Amino acid sequence: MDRYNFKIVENKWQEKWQKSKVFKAKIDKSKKKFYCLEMFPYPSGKIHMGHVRNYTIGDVLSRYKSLKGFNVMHPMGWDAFGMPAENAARENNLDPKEWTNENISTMKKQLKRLGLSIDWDREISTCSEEYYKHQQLFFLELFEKGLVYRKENYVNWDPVDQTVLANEQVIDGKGWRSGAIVERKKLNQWFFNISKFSEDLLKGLDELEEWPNKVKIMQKNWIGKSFGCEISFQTEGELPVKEIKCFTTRPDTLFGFSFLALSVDHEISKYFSKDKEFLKFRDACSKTGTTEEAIAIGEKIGFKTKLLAINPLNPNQKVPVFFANFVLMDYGFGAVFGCPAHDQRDFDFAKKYNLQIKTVVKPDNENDNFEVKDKAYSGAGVLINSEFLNGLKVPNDSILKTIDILEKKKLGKKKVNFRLKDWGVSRQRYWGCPIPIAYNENGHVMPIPKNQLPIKLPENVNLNSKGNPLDSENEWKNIIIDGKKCIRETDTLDTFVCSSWYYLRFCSPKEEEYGFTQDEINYWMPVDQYIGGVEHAILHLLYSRFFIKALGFKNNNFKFTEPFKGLFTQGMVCHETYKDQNNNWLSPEEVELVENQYRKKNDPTNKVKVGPSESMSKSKKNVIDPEKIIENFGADAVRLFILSDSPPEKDVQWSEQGMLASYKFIQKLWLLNEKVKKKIKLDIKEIYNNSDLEKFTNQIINKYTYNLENFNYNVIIANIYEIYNFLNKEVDKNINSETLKKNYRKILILYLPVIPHFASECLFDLEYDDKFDWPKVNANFLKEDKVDFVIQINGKKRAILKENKDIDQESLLVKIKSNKLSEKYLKNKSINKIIFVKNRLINLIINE
RNA sequence: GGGCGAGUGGCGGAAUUGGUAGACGCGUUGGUCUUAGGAACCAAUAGUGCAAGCUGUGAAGGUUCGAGUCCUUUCUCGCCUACCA
Repeated sequence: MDRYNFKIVENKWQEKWQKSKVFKAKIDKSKKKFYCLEMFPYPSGKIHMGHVRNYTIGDVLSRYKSLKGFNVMHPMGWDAFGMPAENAARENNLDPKEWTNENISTMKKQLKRLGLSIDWDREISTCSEEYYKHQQLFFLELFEKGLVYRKENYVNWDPVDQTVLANEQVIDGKGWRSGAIVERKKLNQWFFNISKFSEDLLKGLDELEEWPNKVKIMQKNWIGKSFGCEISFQTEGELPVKEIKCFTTRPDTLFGFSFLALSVDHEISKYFSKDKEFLKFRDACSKTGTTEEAIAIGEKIGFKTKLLAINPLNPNQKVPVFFANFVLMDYGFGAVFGCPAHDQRDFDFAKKYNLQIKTVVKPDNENDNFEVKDKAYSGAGVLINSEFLNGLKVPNDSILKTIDILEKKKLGKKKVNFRLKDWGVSRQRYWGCPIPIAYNENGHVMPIPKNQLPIKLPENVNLNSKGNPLDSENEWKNIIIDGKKCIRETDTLDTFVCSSWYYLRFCSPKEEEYGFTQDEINYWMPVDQYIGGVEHAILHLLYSRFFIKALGFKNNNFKFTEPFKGLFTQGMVCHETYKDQNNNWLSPEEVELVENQYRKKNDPTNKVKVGPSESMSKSKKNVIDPEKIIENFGADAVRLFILSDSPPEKDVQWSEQGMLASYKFIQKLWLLNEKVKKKIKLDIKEIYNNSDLEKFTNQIINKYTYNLENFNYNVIIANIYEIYNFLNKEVDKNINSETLKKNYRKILILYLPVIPHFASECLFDLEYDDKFDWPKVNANFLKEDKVDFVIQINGKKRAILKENKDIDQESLLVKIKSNKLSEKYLKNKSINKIIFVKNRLINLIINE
């Protein structure tokens, strides 16, 4: 028999699918919709294994839901703006647009080769005018709603990329892309007022039942809601400062107050702008504040001012005011009230500067003389040494009661504080969406009239100019609005803006007037299943959620409040790492295994050091190119393997042996298919021995469907192997041909989501048809007449008896007593207790 | 420092509700066929014992007739986050 030729078969079906547009999604209100979306790729050049895994998972789901009768939309697009294009273009003297579009066409071909069930008619690219013109309109709309504003503030400046980074893009004080140490710089920036929705974004998490808890917790922490109190501390001293505001979650510890600490950026710092000692201190802060070691050591340093702050609950107490490196300007009011006894950070600071450490909370099991010694005590207990607050239960009573008192005395008020900051969207780059704003000669903001959109990016710009290339595009920059000379905003939008609404665009990809139509988004949205990497757990997902709230703000037409109903975060694809004797990274292709010894190919004396398996990355050279693998083994085999070895939410190890095994398995399935076909042709009429097959088929449909619904994709692959193992033996028996055909057809449909080309080919062979429904379980065949009963004696398994289903305890006991078991374990013993679980087990408790 | 998650054979991993631990695959071992095989097929494969059996899901306790699964303590690893007042 011929071997299975995946090249011919896969090509045939891919062409067929393309021609017949089977994956084209149309609104059909009579059917339940299912919107399946994977995070769209950045067109960096070629697809990598992470894409293969991501899109295979989504494809399995999409195909399964279609077979289940859902009206599925499964689109694909390109997150096409961004710095790599600009950098690559500069290095190779190209146009970023050309570079991007070439990459898109390469990657699109590669994705098609995987046999994905994508509606390519909905393809979008964020760098196309047709896309970003709508984004510019959204910007103006949000501007009108007051959700976009401009302010000057300190920004994270990446000196290598010459651009501003969002807080989230600064990792350990370094730029997330360049790795350069981030500097502080004051700039005028555009902001989205995401913090306005802090409460909504937090509450909305509760309704996201199909999101991983982990991601919800991450977002919750990021939004960082805390309940406390705003206190105005009166001050005394040589400066014209009368009061300082602080936010605290622990107003109840006010009697333990021993210092007040300010951020070096606090407005009071303006009185120190000529103080050399202060400036030196501020420098030291900005240097130590960001490095990893500094944070790890956590050394606290301060600069003492001559100001004194007065304790609002005890006006006789006056404590020093410091500037301190650990106080952040963008949280609370940039000022902290210090209570060393009950906050470790304050404790460290007080120790260093010899400040008073007064205990005001004692744990419940201590007496009133309790004193904090080596470590701050931040636990629960009772207030002490706090005059009229003494005896209050910490934390709940004490905090509420203290706030009450402060409010009555007009010294403070209840306050909820959020950690979430507004989203700075300005980027000093060329390859992004232009911001539809201009400035007149007085520097006033002039929104570009909507009828002048889109603002197209100028072409043929000089990318080698320093900073933002758009700054030097004078012709593009200078425009006339209402007959007046204006200058365009040259910043472009953060690319996270593009990805915050692309899922809406897929609903109306060709709509010209607006980014989408109400009708279409209200049919397709929300995305039923969103699939992607956990690295986007905070930024992208939070921004997208914000976008829905912002677009829906003062607009009641949206029938949904969250963009992504279900979220699945898949793990990474890993591979061992290799280094040669000179410590150079080697790719798997450069390494061979000879007699249990890894060595460099063509260089047998060069032993290779095998490192741990890590996520595939170009820098460590542990990458496997999907294109070559698909060419060697076929799309189906790759899909099979990428799902088989680990649960999809966990990391998976790429294994050459595993890949080969999947390839061979497809061959085996093909041989089995030939065998089954032959058997069916024999036209056997006998009814002999069919129930096993029917039983098995129904049981496996049951299991398989359960596993599919629960994302146990590695287990469905195991189920496919089980099917093979069973059927390969079963088919040798004398099976009624009709029965065989009927059941085999159901089984092939089970294969369709995972190995669609192979399964389509076999099904077509069997039926000359390509319309299928997901097989239903016939419960009659799930019924077993015999069941394996576990016989336990004193809780230990002693035997398994095959007995009639639904047998009762008494009858089972009779069976056991007539069994040799009885002789061995029950002779001369009395049974004290019997635990009987129907159709499962019986446990006999006897005297030893 | 805080949060989350995970520890099951040589390896990746199964085990819907507490009810036969180790499905399925890789690897390994033995065999068949082959000029040969990194091919195919058959068989074995948690440990220990000739065997009946005993021991086994990171460790120690607990609840239960019964625990990989629930509770407490603890160890190890991974991921995220970080001076958030």
